[in-house]
Amino acid sequence: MENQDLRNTGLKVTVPRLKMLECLGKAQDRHLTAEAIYRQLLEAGEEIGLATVYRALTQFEAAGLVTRHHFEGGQAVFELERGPHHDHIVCIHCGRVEEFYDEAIEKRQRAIAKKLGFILRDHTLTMYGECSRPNCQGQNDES
Amino acid sequence: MENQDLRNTGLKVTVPRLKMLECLGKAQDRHLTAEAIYRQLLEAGEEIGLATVYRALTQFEAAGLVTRHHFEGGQAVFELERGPHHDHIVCIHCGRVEEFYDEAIEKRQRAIAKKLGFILRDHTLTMYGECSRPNCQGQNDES
DNA sequence: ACGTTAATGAGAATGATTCTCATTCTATTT
DNA sequence: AAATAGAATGAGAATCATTCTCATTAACGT
Ligand SMILES: [Mn+2]
Ligand SMILES: [Mn+2]
Ligand SMILES: [Zn+2]
Ligand SMILES: [Zn+2]
Repeated sequence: MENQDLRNTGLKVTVPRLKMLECLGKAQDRHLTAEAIYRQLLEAGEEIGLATVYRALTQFEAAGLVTRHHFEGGQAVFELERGPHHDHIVCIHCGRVEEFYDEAIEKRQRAIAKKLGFILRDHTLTMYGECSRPNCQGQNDES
Repeated sequence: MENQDLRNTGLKVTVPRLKMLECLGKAQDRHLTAEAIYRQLLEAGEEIGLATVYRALTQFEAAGLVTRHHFEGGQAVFELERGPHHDHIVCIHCGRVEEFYDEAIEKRQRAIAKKLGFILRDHTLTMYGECSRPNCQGQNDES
């Protein structure tokens, strides 16, 4: 379980960290902001500080347990690192996030980086659009 | 010139706005932070406030004169909107930015969005890597 | 040149994230 | 199991980019 994941990183196994991983693991929405995690733990009766959440997330990221994404709109979102790399499409109305992986795109990226003389280390591909939910399609933008 | 661009947006033609467009237009590096623009204008002896720079950039963006990018690292960068859409690759060592456009990638994105039931409105693709400059390749990361 | 109205700049305010530091835990050693 | 050393925690201050407020100034149709 999470217990082992933590131990392997060299980080100490503490209640706040375990609860955070648990929270990230069982969330319906796999992509959570630091505050969302913080609030959920508070509501679950845990005693935790927002500083701890941010600090731990950064450590998890460094350890490869978690990935940080900067979608539009201020807050970063974090997701538990399961399975392989993927990219995202985000609904500009409801915030829904879907994941995808496309080998053709990945391949083209490698080719382009090489052609430009770069050693590719990372990339970020995020699409934004209107998802298929009833209130999301064909909205007029003015909020 | 910039004069006309501004008039077309409905924005008034003012000294700060003209200077900003001029600055964005003649910069060797096409991708500038708000502060970079602010500093350059100050150094050129212009009297301008940082608030004005941010405000005008947001207006330029809304008018389609300028594009805002959120690369890694806090500050947004802005670039004058010439030519057609393109994506970016950024050197993680020296910050150099190269641009590219790949129809195959664009096409796959449209197909993926459709398959997932999204109406695609926008996207962001940024690669990060080590560029070909002497001090950028094969660096050890610890800063 | 005048008047209306938008634009400006200084500084305060905001929001996300990080830092500081005194206190509390973990894990390891007696 | 008690003792220890060092890491982790939480509250609140601090930071950083960006936006807001508001009194003053500038743009431009008349
Ligand atoms: Mn994901
Ligand atoms: Mn560009
Ligand atoms: Zn939606
Ligand atoms: Zn470089």
